[in-house]
Amino acid sequence: MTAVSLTVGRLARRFGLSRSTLLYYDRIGLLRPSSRSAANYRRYTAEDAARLAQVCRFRSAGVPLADIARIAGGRPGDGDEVAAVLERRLEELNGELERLRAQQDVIVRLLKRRAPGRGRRRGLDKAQWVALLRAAGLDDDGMRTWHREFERLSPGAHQVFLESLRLPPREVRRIRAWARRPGPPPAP
Amino acid sequence: MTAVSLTVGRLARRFGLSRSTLLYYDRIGLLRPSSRSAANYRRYTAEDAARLAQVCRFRSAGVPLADIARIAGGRPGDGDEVAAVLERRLEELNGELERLRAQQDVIVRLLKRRAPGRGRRRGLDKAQWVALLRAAGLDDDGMRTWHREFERLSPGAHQVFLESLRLPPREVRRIRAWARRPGPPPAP
DNA sequence: AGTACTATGACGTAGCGTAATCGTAA
DNA sequence: GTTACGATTACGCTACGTCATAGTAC
Repeated sequence: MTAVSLTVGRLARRFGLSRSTLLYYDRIGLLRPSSRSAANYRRYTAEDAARLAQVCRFRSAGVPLADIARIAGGRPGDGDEVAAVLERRLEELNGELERLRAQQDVIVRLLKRRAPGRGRRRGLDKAQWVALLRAAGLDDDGMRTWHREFERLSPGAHQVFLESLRLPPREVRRIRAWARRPGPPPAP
Repeated sequence: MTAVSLTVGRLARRFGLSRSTLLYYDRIGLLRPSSRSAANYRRYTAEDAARLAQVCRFRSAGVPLADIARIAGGRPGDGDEVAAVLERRLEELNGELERLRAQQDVIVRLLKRRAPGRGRRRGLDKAQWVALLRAAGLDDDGMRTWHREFERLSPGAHQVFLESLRLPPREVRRIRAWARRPGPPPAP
């Protein structure tokens, strides 16, 4: 076991990060080098690199550095906290995705208002969809199940999808309300 | 025409904003009150309020304040710049959405590694969908046309739709790339 | 006279990037 | 001796939120 030790620049390049990122991680205590050289250079060991790998994994999931600091490299007993943090981030992501999709909707509407009647687009409309699904044997219950799933999974996308069928806003609202209404999903 | 004029707090409440937001907009020059009272209070006129309404519309689309400052309330001749900003934001949104979905993938994989084989969900899967559509007479060209339209019209909804079929992320990406690839849509 | 407003200013947020000015290694 | 690294410090970014302190309206 030779004492492999890396300087900041090397470690940064190895992980595709910038030097200042590692300096920052050092400052906030997320990743401190195990030791310093005689000239006060940071020396990162293989263990440091392993920890950094973990950090990068979580960071690529968008977990805030403060949370990563708590869950990375801790004792192996705290798997629950890791899962909790990940699930929390997952919920947050759903919220962010919905907000961004709402922004998409706003932009599309604004652009439509400025360039009216410009698009002559193909695409299936509601009648075609329904015809397709009915011909394929999907009944009312099946369609309601699909709308419920879509609405539960991602209300914003459901909205966009319905609009893509060129339904009037009232109809869109009606369908979404219908999909949200409680009631037992049809038994198979 | 009575000289209607609002103070910061009133204007803020009227638009569902916070007072400090308006103070900030004043500081950066985005929305300056037309005048001040004798006691140096900000006095917002109806025109100011109209400008704020525009600002809010663009902000709800996620347009950065610096861009809003350039395009809001300008002479009506610069409709092109408005459209350009909105389209740029639209592209940015697609990028952000993709990043967030990638983060979702990472989290799902991390969680799966920790708690394997736990979920069992209902809903139509890809095979069922394809069977449905084929039985209804939709051929390969028709399906590609549909994916292309869906992708062009609303990438977010397309993504969510594909995910609702429980496709693995790679497959989702493959299909979306395929839908984005140029090429003549099949002639009818 | 009390309280609900208003003013300005400074500082904080997340996650680094970008100098500026040094010392060190090969 | 050059230049490619290293060190530290400080300031910048977005779009505000949060005090702190002081004046004003009702």
